[in-house]
Amino acid sequence: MFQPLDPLLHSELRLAIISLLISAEEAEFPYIKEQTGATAGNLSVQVDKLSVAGYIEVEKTFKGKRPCTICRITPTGITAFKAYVEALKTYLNVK
Amino acid sequence: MFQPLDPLLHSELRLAIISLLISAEEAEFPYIKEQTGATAGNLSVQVDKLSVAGYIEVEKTFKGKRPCTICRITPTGITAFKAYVEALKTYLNVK
DNA sequence: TAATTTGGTTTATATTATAAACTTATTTAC
DNA sequence: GTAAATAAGTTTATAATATAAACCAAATTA
Repeated sequence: MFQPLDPLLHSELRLAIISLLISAEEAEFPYIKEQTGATAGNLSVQVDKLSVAGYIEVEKTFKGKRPCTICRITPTGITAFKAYVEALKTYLNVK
Repeated sequence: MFQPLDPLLHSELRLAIISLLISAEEAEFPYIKEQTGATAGNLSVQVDKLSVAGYIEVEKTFKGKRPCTICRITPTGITAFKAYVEALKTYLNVK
C-alpha cells in the first residue's frame, strides 16, 4: 500500500539540497544556502548527513584565498531520490 | 524557489492517514491502522494532531457494544493536502 | 589596527515521531 | 462463572531530529 519513505530524504532541507543537486550536478555551499534559505548551521549539519550517507560528495577547496565547499550528487543519491519520489507517489494518489 | 512544506502533513504516518481519507472519505481506526501498519499508539497521537488542526474530524461512536472511532477528512484537510502536493512539486523537479 | 564580512562548524535546545505501557470493556475458553 | 485473551484505544516515556544560536578562523574593508 504505502511505501516507506527514506527518512534521510523526508526532510524539508535535505530534500531541497538533493533537489538542487539533481538539477545542478554541482553547487557551492553559499549558493545552496541562498537557494534554500537555510541558516549556515542547519545547512552544514544536513550536508554532512547526506555526505555520510553517500548521497552527495563534498569537496573542500579554495576559491582564491577563501574556503569553498562544493557539493555534488552521487549515483547513490540519484537512486535514492528516484526511489523516494516513487514511494511518495503511493501517498499522493498519483497513478 | 522551494515552497515550505506544511509540517503537519510532512510526516509519513499523517500523510498516509490523509491520503487514505482523501480516497475513502471515511475510515475506521482499525482499518487505518491495518492499512498504514502503524501501532495503535502512534496512530492515536497522529489522528489527534490532525483532528486538533481541523484537517480531519473524528466521530466516536459504537459498533454494537464496542467503541468505534470513525475519521473523515474536512474541507480544510483537502485544501491543505492539495497545497502540500503543490509545494512538494517544487522539490521533485516536476513541471 | 579595529571592525566587519565570509565561510563555515559545533553545540545546545526544542520539537517530533514512535512505541511501550496502560486502561476499559467484551468475548471466548475452560 | 470466572479466568484468559482480544479489541479498541489513550497516555506517557524515550529516542531521534531539525533547527538555530554560539562560536571560530581567516580575509577584507574602514
